[in-house]
Amino acid sequence: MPDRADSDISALLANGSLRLTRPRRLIWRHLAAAGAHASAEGIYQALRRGRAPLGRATVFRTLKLFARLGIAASTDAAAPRRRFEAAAGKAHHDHMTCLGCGTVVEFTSLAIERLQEAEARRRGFQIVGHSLEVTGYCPRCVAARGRRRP
Amino acid sequence: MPDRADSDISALLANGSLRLTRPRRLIWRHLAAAGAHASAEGIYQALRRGRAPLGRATVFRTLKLFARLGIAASTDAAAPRRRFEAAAGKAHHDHMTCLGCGTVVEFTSLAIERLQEAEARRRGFQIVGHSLEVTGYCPRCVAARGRRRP
DNA sequence: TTGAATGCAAAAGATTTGCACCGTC
DNA sequence: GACGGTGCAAATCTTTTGCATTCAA
Repeated sequence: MPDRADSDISALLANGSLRLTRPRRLIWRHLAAAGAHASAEGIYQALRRGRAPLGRATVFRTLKLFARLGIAASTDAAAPRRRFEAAAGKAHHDHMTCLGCGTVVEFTSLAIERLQEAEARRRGFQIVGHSLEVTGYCPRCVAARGRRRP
Repeated sequence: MPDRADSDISALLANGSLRLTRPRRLIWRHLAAAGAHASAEGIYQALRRGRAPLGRATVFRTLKLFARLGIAASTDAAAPRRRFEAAAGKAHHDHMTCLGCGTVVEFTSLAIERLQEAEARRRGFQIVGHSLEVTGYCPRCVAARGRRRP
């Protein structure tokens, strides 16, 4: 399993002027093993006491890098602050955020909304609101990436 | 329009020992008008120069209150910090977060995933990852609320 | 070798809290 | 009039940045 994980990351890093360092390897493995619940602080705490003490700043920088490379995704990629919405009624829109240029495209899907409701109902969960953030690359950045690395 | 908004909020606040104050009314209206893009800081900046100067702390406290009451929802309700996940392959799970007790229920929906992809494809958007956070009340808290406030 | 990456500590940004005063019920 | 809410400022928590040092390529 370290094998595949390493090849994943090294293949991506090797494509630029980026370097495959020990902290990056450690953080990547941790991320791959941790599922969706990894926070910068959590990773830092988990790794600092190992035999490879590493800095908090490195964890933040590395996670951000991974997100930019597209090998990791973060909750709420676009917003530095928390956002709120009135939950009473009102049609709601979801977001696609470009990891390359930061563009946010809004969209709505009644079908997705209905499926959410179905999932919630199945669990006796009463929905108040939801936030769907799709991260990826917009057409322009997809093209740019294709050109940059053939 | 102020009518309906006010009745929404006063009905909810009246249910406890909570009071309907000017800042709360203002924040609620702003929230209702702003769609999903309202941040605490944004609301503060928008309202501070009106004829009802209000404190930053009040905005934060009020938004938190609204979320607890279920009349507003926030992105990433559960997590104070940003969370990351490895995006390479790996089935991904979504979250339902209870505004009452903080419980997080994970779920996956292939159908929702497919719809996201369809929406993305339609826009030439290349998906890297996504984060779907449904907020609401779990069965236990729904029951508790029915009985009266938690 | 050499520029990229790291670690530390300081800075910046976001949110919470303590406390005296104010306003709704 | 009582008690919850507000505002301010200080405290806390999260994330970013400057800079000298270290290290992968």
